[in-house]
Amino acid sequence: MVVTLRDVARAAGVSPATASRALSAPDLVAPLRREQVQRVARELGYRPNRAARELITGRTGNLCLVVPDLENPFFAAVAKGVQARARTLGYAVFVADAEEDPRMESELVAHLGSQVDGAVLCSPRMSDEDLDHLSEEVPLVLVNRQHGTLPSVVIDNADGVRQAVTHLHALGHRRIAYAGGPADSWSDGRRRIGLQHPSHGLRQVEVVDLGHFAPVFAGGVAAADLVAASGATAVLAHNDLVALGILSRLQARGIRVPDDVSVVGYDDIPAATLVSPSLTTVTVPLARLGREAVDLLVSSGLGGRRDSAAERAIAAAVTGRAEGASGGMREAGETSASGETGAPGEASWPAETTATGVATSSGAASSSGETSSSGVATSSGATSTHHELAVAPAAAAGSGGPTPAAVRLRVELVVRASTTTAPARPTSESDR
Amino acid sequence: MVVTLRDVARAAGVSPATASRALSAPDLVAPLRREQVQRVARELGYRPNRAARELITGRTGNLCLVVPDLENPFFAAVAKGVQARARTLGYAVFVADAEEDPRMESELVAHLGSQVDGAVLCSPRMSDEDLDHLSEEVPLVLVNRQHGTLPSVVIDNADGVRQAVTHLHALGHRRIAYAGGPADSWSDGRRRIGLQHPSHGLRQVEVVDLGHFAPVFAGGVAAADLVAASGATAVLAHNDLVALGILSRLQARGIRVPDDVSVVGYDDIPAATLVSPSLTTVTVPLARLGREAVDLLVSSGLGGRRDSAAERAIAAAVTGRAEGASGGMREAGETSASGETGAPGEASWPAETTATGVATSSGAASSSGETSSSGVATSSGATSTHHELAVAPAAAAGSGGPTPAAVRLRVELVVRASTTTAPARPTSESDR
DNA sequence: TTGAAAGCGCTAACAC
DNA sequence: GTGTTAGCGCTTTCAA
Repeated sequence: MVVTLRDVARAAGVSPATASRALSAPDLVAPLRREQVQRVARELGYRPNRAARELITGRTGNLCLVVPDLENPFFAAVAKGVQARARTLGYAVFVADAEEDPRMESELVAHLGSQVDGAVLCSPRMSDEDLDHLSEEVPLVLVNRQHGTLPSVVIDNADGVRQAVTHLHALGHRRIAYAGGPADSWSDGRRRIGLQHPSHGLRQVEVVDLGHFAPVFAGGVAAADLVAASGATAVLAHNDLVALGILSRLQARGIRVPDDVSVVGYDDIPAATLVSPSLTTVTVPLARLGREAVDLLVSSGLGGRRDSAAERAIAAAVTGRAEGASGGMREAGETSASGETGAPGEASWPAETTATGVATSSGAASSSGETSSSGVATSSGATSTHHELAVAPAAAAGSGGPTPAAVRLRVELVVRASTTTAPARPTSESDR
Repeated sequence: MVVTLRDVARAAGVSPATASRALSAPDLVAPLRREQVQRVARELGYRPNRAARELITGRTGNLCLVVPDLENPFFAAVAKGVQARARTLGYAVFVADAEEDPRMESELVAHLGSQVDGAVLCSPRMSDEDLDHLSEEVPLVLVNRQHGTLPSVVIDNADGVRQAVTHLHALGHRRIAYAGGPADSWSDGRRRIGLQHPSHGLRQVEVVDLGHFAPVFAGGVAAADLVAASGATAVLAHNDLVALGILSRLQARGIRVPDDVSVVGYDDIPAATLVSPSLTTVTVPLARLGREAVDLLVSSGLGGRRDSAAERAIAAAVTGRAEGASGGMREAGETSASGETGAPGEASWPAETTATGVATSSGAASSSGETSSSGVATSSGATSTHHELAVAPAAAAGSGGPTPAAVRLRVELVVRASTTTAPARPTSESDR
């Protein structure tokens, strides 16, 4: 019924070993036999049995991705990025939804870990201990969180906040409310730090901490009333969903946005442009987060014993990468369905990254053998405060070298209709 | 390093065979030895090797889900439902994003099919032929599409359209535009049929077919101008994303919604309530689509040779189901992140379904061995036109019987702010 | 009820 | 370069 390698070998008049090599390591077989075997395999409709292969090689060819909530546009976008990149590298990916439950995160990783070569944990809320524990079971890459020497892909949280505050400051706002995310959210912690260390002469800006809110629409609705009561003329939300909730509630109460209160979000999810006024927010290269995570995972040596031909091809594809967001991060007016301008076709990767969407790949101290870290030279003179990574600022070429264990992606404020000049007040002219 | 079954057997003083049985088929081992083995296994931290098991049993314990676009809230919600149900049944699920490409759908299924026990195809756009072909490789369940005797979970497309049109008619609208989905969308075809066969005395309603549009925001933007030019006082969109696009463009052009034009969507994605005016739409039990799909897949005999204890437990869990949406389909004001009120805890399933969110499970002719089909008695006197399934209307109890091969879920119009009475025109009083 | 033995399909040493 | 051999870890006949 099912065609096995033996069948192919027999039909081709070679030994199973040769048949195996002809298909898995073609270089080791004489051209004639090789093609003979491959042809026979094709004709017979041979499909290798992955279980058998996995049993002996120890590699599964699978990855897994754990997210807190698939329905959250942020994670959906990251998942897309992970998907796309994994597929081009020949990996299938298990996706698991942890339902915002840190314990379920651990369980899922523990359960799936045994059948994957590596796992991407997106915005994990689990404890550092669980992270440590799990990292011994399966290669891990963290997205939107850092811990110890675990490889991770993060965004420049502090800089995003800085840009938002700078923007609001320029508009004359002097009292800004912050509607934070969950208390156990790593990124929220980072953003708070960014808030406490504003650059330049922004000391005049007073930040009102509204507390922690669920990172969803309802959380924003709850925050809105505190915004109104705070006397702030602008509010920075933990993410777009919260900002949307604030927007909605504020408008329902007759408070005009942006005339009375300016609102800034974070992430730039598709819905940010669907509402009116459209949301000023910090654009995050969501799909890119996912792609980088996969690259990091794959390049930091996955499970298994040996580097087969396929694996070498993968390694080459990864190391040789120099992705640039072709055509910008996200086109204005783009809907949720058209997605990121990912790069399924490897041909279309520009060697040089564009100004928009450039990643600041910084080599961090890695616990693994590789001590010499390489990265990409930072372009565009961002004077952002880089608090989050104790990185060696060394920069090198973008190809050939070992992939850094930590990647931080740049973010960028996009100004839309939800922010405008601060409402006229007695206190003006206190600039600079 | 890694604990194998042999190790457990040795440590427990039994043969590998007994150790295997003690863990996989406890009934076959004397209680004393059984617990002895289980204890030792626990102490040693034994983790069964799934590849080895799969190699011999032929079962993987995995499912896969293919969707056109993970970032589309519709599919994200379905994915969540699939996730949740699969997990309670002990399955891990590969999720693949086909990027709206029918060919990629086929490829993904073909590729993943070899390493799963079954696949859920959500709104597949691939050809019937591909469907037939793939169904021979791996057990398939279709969501939002039907073909031949393949098991499927669909919604009552025609009835949703009927409800929408009835609603608009009651509001005095007599000329209604329809902004359709992709030409190769199965559900769009169904909805068009529903449009052509309006029930009752709605013959007075004139439907203007605007054509086919991409099922995303941009598609709606494109459709909006046609709406304006059509002279229609209301428009029904293929889905919410399209409706949102229409809304946006209409407003940008100064056409008031709902005062000048009423807009109705389909699906009730979270974003439907984020915009203003909030969207009148047809609520679809999204997560439930996913859950039912998994149940159907699992109950219709997956790959493998034998029904192990675990499999029997799964079968029991599935057959005994009688899900009801606890507390309604979706609470007003709910955000995208809180998700559906799924049922991870099996304890909380009411035996009787509530009026809201009841499924119309109809037994369809199945090609597999089971000829006697059973379903759930239809409650609530919906006089909808059931064109889409040539079903035997027989209904029976909701537990114990074989699961029907096709499930159709009820949909329900939710009226929000985007629809109102038709603008005053000379022609009135032409009702009924 | 338990154990011995035989593979599931494939790859990787090791010889030739 | 190619074949032979020996398993990977587990389940499952078949005897006992």
